[in-house]
Amino acid sequence: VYVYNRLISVLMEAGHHDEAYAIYRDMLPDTARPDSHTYVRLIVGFCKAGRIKQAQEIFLDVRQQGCESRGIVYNAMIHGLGEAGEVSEAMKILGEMTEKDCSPDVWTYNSLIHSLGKAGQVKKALRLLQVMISEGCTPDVFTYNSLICSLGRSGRVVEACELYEGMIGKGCLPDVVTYNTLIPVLCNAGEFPAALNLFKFMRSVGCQPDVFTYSSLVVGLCKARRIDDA
RNA sequence: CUGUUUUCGU
Repeated sequence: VYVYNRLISVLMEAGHHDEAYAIYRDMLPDTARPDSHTYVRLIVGFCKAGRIKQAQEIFLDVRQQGCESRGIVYNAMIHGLGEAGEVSEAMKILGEMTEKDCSPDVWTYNSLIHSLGKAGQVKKALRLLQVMISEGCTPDVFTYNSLICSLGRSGRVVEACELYEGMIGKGCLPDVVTYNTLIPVLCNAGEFPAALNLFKFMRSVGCQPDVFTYSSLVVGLCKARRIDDA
């Protein structure tokens, strides 16, 4: 199986999707039964290539044959659908997971929250945050970053900041991505003192700014014609 | 390093 999977990975990455698929078709149930690695590679690869239908076909095999670590394969399919803008299809799979007692995990929810936000359905994304919490799944820094980003994009600056405070309150440490997400949001809202404060703050807590941090500040300040500050 | 999630303006 390992050799097959490695081969499929290489072919997929080189863009030889159909060859990879043929290899997958050659895998025999008793000698080299496809496992979660096989399925994830194929599904992710076909989704990235924009061939969602093909990915869904492979996903059908997982539904029928089953495999270990099904959850990861489900997550991969959910992510692929979400990226393709098929959020409602992705949500259906979430329902299917609970039915087939394959518990959604933090990756599942994070993917969906991200896709919903990207599709402009921030309200649903926030609702899903409540669902995940009520299901006993603890949101992590990915969850919060993603939601802060969606809130910021839709101009809900105050809520974005509140969620930032909220994550700290819940003991989830912001990372460089959190700051990189929030700083441009503040800049776009004209809140330069707050943006610069946040920049100072991240450094004071030992979070190293990276190229995204600096460029978002420079771009933000330039847009406001504060070239000297930039 | 055989696998899934967050920040990136055509």
